[in-house]
Amino acid sequence: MSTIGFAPHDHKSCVAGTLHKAEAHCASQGLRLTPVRRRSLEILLAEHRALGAYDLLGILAKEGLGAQPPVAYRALDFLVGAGFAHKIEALNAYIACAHLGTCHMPAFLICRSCKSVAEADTAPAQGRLGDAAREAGFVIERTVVEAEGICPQCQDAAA
Amino acid sequence: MSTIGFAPHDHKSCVAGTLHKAEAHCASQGLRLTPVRRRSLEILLAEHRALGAYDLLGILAKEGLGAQPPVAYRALDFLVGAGFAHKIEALNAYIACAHLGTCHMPAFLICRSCKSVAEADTAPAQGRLGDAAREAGFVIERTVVEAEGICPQCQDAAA
DNA sequence: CAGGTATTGATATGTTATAACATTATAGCT
DNA sequence: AGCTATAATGTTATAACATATCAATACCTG
Repeated sequence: MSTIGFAPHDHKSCVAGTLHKAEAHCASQGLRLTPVRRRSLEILLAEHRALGAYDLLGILAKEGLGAQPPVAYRALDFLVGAGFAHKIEALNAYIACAHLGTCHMPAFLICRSCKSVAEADTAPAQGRLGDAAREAGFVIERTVVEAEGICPQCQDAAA
Repeated sequence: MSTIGFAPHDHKSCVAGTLHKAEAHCASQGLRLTPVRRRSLEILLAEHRALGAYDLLGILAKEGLGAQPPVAYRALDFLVGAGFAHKIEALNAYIACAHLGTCHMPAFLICRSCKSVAEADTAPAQGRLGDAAREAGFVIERTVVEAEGICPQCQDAAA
């Protein structure tokens, strides 16, 4: 159960590697990683934290890739649909998927202090939530699992 | 593990009983269940589904209890803070707590067809998410656990 | 290259949420 | 009762998040 996000790592290769995987996935699935979409994914990967749609839009706009909200929302819809990014509902913000290819039904740990977000690959729908759903006869299609709290770094900083 | 929400029940007494419990809780905690707050809770309880802040505001406004957004948001903040209501992040909407007094860290089952919401009293932070957090050294303060899917009634209706 | 589908461009608007500051009510104290 | 600190409400304005709509263009495929 790896929890990517609160540990230092080789960020440059993490970005490049994920972009490469995304390209391969698009090629194999007949999806089109257009310039705006590609650049949006790149930005989310580079930031490595949850970004609001308008934050993304601001960056895209500076680069001449579109200046209206639909540009950002369309790119984000595509990335989320393709599994390259996730929406953090508790923040109304978006983050690149940290486990491209493996993780669906992700769970997030959100630091309220530094705003960093870690993606855990637990499968909550198979745990107690799944039990409760089965018992009630409810069929789960999508889960939102987000925990807000304090990350290790911020705990140390406060101590 | 009761999952209130997808079963018929005596709704009138459920509303009255919960209001009564809320009053008692406020009295014992020195909280003030003012007219707007009380009425907001009543409305959420009566609707028995997630209501947007502006839905609530519309009802309050018709009754002369305030016409501006902050009125609704303040009432909702109070109710959420007191544990009388929860925010459903996936819907940006609010629902009365179905287990007043017992449930913190609730989990929700949201039907995308009929929009009904059931509240399960599983304790997700103690499950796999808690394991992942502990492993990462993350301290959880609040959890958002929501599953979207199809409730039993809507499955039957579709069959 | 014609025709359908996906994508982008652009304008406008809808929805959700909060900042800021003035005013009024309440509770506790003397 | 009168004073004072705090909590709650009234009000205006605006910030932040998201989508509908329609026109124009790019792209695949037969």
